[in-house]
Amino acid sequence: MIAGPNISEFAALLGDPARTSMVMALMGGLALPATELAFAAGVTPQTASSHLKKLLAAGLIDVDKRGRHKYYRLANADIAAAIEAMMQVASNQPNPKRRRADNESAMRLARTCYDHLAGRLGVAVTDSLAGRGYILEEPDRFQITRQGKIFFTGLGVDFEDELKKRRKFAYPCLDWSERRMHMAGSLGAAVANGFFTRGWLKRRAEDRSLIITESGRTALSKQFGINLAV
Amino acid sequence: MIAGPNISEFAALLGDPARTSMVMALMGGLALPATELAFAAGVTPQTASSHLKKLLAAGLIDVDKRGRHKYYRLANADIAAAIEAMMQVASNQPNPKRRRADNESAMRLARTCYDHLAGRLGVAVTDSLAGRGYILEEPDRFQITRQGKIFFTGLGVDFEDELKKRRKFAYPCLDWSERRMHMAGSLGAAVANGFFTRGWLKRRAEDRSLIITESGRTALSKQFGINLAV
DNA sequence: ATCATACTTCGATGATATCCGAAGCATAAA
DNA sequence: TTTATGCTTCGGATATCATCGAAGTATGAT
Repeated sequence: MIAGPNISEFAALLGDPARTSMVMALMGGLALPATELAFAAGVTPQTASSHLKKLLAAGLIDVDKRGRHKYYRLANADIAAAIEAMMQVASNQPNPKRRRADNESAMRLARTCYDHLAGRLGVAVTDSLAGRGYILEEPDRFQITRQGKIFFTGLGVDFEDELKKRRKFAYPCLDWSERRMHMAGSLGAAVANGFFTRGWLKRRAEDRSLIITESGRTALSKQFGINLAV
Repeated sequence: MIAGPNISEFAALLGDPARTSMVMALMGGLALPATELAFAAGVTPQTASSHLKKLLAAGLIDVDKRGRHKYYRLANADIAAAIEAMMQVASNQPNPKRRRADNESAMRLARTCYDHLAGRLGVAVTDSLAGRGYILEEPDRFQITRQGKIFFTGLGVDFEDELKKRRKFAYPCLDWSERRMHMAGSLGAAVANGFFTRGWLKRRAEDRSLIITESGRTALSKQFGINLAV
């Protein structure tokens, strides 16, 4: 038996699609909480927990515990380099469903960040909402103006209902591709949800990038003054 | 779900120890028959056949049918590079299962990586070529100087012919044992080939470590200023 | 104090992959 | 033609693993 360093243990970890998705989500270099990684992988938190435990035990990822959150990140650059090399192989295989560049530009254009909008679209929507005086950005949260309350209610947000939940309502989230703030929290999720139910956006199956439909393009332009170049 | 290129499919293939052993056996660049790969992996021919079929379908290996034998080899250099990168990760992991300490020192001294030289020898040769002004290391490739062109032509490299091939000509490959760059690509392969045909190097049968012959030792010292301690 | 959130452990289930014996096919040697 | 060799397919036993529901711990918010 020829035994290099035990490559197969490392490879087996990345052989599971759920774990691959998690690690890919961490390739940007940001530390992400377990729930978001679960969402990225399309599995329940229990399953994600089991996967993260294995990745952690193998030393592929590290964790920072901050309050009740655990932020996971890639353990070192060698791991990222190995994954890049594997992507190189995979992208040259006879099964190139989608080029990485395409995917990446799509991701930068519009994507979900857990449950709210991110990318250029997320920033643009947040800017537009602020420009129209619906929200006011503060260091830790967005304040919703009276006009904003009317507007969001019209969008289908139930303020009474939302405020019952203990979740943070509307707070700024830093975008890795835009390096700008966009709106997260339950209001951000509600906005994203409103966009989905109106058919303005569709999820791409394979990643977090989003498709802006024709009606979405029209509505964004008319109602928000947003015109995103493709 | 975040899906890079089908990295997990590739990883899953290498996640099985039997397949890993086979691929590692092919890392030396030689084409090997199925039975030998079965032996290397410690499985029966039936099992090996099934594994080889999968590796073949995924495009990781190619096959030459010669009589009743089938000779398998790695499909391309990208695959070897990815495996090297994975070995880099694995060798830094806290996994002290050193089963092959004896072979490992030989591997560290001189070995082939798919089709070019690696280990201390590979790094030393690359350093020597750079020190003599034959090649210039850039982030993504080695540039060949005018003097280098003359030198490599003398070594038997046909530049016109090589450049016709689609393969990358000369690029830096990170070595898992030395953590230094060495020269890969078709030029790296040509150099290794020149060393073999001159009788400076011999392949060891059981792995991809190399024996430096007496004439090789002399030639390396005189022509490249390389003196590797055993 | 009370509730919500973030994450974990445990247990059961179902899906999948490895593995080898038996048998078959193809080529080469006798 | 007969026999041996290299390799493959088939079938079924076994083992492993991902997955999620249920239930638990810990932290934070109110």
